[in-house]
Amino acid sequence: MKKRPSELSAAEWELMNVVWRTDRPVTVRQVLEAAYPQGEKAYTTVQTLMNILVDKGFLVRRKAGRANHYTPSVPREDIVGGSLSQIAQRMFAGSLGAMASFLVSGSI
Amino acid sequence: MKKRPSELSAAEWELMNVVWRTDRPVTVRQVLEAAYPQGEKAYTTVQTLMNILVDKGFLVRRKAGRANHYTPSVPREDIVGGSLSQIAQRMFAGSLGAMASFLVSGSI
DNA sequence: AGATTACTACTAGGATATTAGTAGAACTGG
DNA sequence: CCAGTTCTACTAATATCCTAGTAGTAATCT
Repeated sequence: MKKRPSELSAAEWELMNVVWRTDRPVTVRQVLEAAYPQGEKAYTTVQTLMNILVDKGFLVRRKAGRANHYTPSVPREDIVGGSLSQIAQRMFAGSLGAMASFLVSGSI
Repeated sequence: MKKRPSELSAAEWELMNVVWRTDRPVTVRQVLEAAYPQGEKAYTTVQTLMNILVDKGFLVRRKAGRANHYTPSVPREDIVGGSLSQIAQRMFAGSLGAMASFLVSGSI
């Protein structure tokens, strides 16, 4: 239960997206099946990631019967906003406007 | 000289920004002084990162006299575009439009 | 009850990131 | 020429990421 730093990795985004989308406490099993319906990841892999997300403060875990239920502790918009701010910092010297312009400019 | 995978970390962005901005072959010393004028990082730290950027294919290194000169091997717009695409993948199911909308919506 | 199933907690190992130290070569000032 | 400087190459340590295995425990099935 160490305090880990606080950004979402690619794999963590994938899980968090499921949790936010579900909008109701979810189990590891549910997230696994929603995110990797073809069994692309092991149950324990998802479990480990969910626990890391709890450590990082993005999820709250609550015992519900024998299983654990997880709920987001921060709304998606806040995380998206914070992440985009950091990315704009790196790529556009902090300018969100410049980033938006780039996106609509058709350079991609 | 191993082949490393191909995304820019936060520290690497900082250095690449200097290199792109300079628009002329640069030395480790020049990047160090431009990026960390207060000596926030060691010379060898920047050197190591520049070498990693060469390994990753983002920079080209050429001996120039006794020192090495580094030049970008990919235009900044390409890297920015590719990175933003990946980020949109994670956050907005791949929709660049959704990402742009979020940026201009004032949610940040 | 004994076997199977479904969880959890704990542990692990390889890859990447970040920071920096050390040794050695080569140039530069007296 | 020797001392100091400046650069390179190499090495290293710590942290994080990503993936998954194993052991234990609780419920369920026959």
